[in-house]
Amino acid sequence: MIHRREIRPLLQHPPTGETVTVMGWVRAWRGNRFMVLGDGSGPETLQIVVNGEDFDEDTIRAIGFHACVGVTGELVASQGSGQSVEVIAKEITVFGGTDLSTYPLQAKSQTMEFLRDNAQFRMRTNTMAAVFRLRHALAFAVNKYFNDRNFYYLHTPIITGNDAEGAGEMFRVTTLDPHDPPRTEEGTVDYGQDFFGKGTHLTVSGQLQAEIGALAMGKVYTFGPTFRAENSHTTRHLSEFWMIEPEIAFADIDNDMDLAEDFLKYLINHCLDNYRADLEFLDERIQQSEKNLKADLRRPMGLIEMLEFTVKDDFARITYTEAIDLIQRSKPYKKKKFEFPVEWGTDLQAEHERWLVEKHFKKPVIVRDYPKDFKAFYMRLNDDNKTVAAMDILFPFIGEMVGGSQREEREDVLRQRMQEMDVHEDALAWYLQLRTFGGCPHAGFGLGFERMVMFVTGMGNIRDVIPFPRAPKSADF
RNA sequence: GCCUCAGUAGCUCAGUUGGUUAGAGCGGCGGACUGUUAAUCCGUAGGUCGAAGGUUCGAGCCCUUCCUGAGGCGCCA
Repeated sequence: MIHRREIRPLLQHPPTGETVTVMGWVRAWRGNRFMVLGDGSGPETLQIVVNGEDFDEDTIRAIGFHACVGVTGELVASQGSGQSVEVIAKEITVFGGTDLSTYPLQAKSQTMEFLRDNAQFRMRTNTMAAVFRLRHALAFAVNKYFNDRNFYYLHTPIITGNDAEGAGEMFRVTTLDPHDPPRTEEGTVDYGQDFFGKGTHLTVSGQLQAEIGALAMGKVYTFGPTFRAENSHTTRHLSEFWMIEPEIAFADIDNDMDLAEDFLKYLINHCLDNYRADLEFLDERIQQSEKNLKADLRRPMGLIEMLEFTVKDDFARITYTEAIDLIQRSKPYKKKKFEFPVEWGTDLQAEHERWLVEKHFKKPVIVRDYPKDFKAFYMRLNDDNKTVAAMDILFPFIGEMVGGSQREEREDVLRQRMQEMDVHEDALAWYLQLRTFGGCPHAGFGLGFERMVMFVTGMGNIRDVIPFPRAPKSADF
C-alpha cells in the first residue's frame, strides 16, 4: 500500500512542521541539493532540500531531470525566496531514473512540434499538463452544464451506415481483404458481403441520431469522437476530433442561439473559477512568447482578460444579409484588400469572418439566416424561401466555434429540400418518419470541442490540445 | 487539393559571391562547488548537412524529383 500527499492540495493548506510523503517527477535538480518536484496534480511544484551527507552517492546520482522519486521529510518554511515552503528530505525512493544521455526532453522551453513528436513525454511539461488539465475541466463542465439543465447524454454510433450526411469525406470501415475484395457483376466492390452487410463509415456527426433522442426525451446531447477524412492542412482541423451536439425539442433558432451562448460562457466561467493557476501560467507563457513579435501580431489582450471579456459581454448577433452589408461597407473591402468576392449568395470566407470578429465587433459574433444554397438539407427554410434558420458562432483566433440550426420539421418541405440537394430519401426514411409521426419544432448545434480548448488555453495549433492528434499523414501513438 | 517557407550535432539555430579540417548556445558526459531558482565554473565528446540524381576541378550552398514539417487558403467543428 502506497501512501502519499498530492502536491496541489498539500500547498493549498501547507501543514508546516509535519512529516509528509510526496511522489512525482523531478522538474529541476540544482546544485546537487535542491530538487523541484511536480506530480501533475496541478501546476504547483514543491522544493525538496537534499542534504548530501544524509544519502548515499547512488541515490544522489539517480536524481535527475524527470526521474521519478518519492520523498519523505519535514515540511518547513523555505529559506529561499522562490517558494513559501519546502521539504527537508529524510528518505528518498527512486522509482525510475532517467538516462539523460538518451532522454529526449530537456529542462528548457521546447518547440511544440518537437513535443508533438515525443507525445509519450509531452504531458510532463508545464504547458501540456496545463492544457490537458483544462481539457478535462471543459469536458467535465460540458457534462455538468447539460446534466444540471435536464439534458440526457445520448451515445450515438461511431460506426454509421448512413451514407447521406453530406458533411465531408468519410473513413470507410471494412473487414474485406483490400487485395482481393468480393466483386459484384458490374465489377465494383460488393459491400453486401462486408461485415455489416453494407458499406459503413466512421461517423462525421451524431446530429441525425440526436434528433431521434430529442423527439423522445426532449433535450439530449452527444459528446464523442468524430471523424473527417478531409485532407486539411490547417491549425484548426483534425481527422479525429470530439464534438458536442445538443439537440432540443420545442425550440427555434432563437432558443438555439441563447443555449449556445449561455453554454459557451458557462464553460469559460468554469475554467476561470476552478483552474486559475493553470490559466495564469498559460497567460504568462503567451506573453513571453509574443514579447519579440511586432505589436500588430500580438494578441490585443491577455488570455485571462480575453476570457473574462468574452463572458461579460453579449455576443453580437446579425443576419447573414447584414454581415454582407457590413463587409461591403468596410475599409478593407473598399480598398480591395479581400482576396475573395463578397456579395449576397456567396459564403463568408475566413478573411471576412476575421474582420467581423476581430476588427468590427471585437467579440464573438453569431451570424444567422444564411442562403439555403450552401447549407445542409435539414436546416429549416425561412419564410423568404431564400435563407435557412442556420447560425454560426464566430470566435476571435478560432473562426467557426459553433454551427447550428433549427431543423426542418415540415415533411413536405424537407422532402423538397432533399430532392434539390440530391439526398436519397430511402437512405433516410427513418429521418423522414420523425416528421411523419409526432414531429415538432426543434433545433441544435455542434461545438468543436478542441476549438474550445484552443480558445481557453490560447494554444495556436489544434494538434496541441488533444493528447494524440490524428491528421493527414500523422497517426502516431 | 493549392500557395509560401523550412529541413545542418540530442534541442534551437548560424554557415558570406560555391573553395582547406562545418560552428555557437543549450543539453549530454567527466570534474569542482553546495541556500539554489533556466544555479554557477572548468574540461570534453558529439554531424552520411532530409533522400536520390545532376551541374562543377570543387556543393551544406546551384538545378531536378521525391519525402517530412511549419504557416496561409479551401473544406469544416
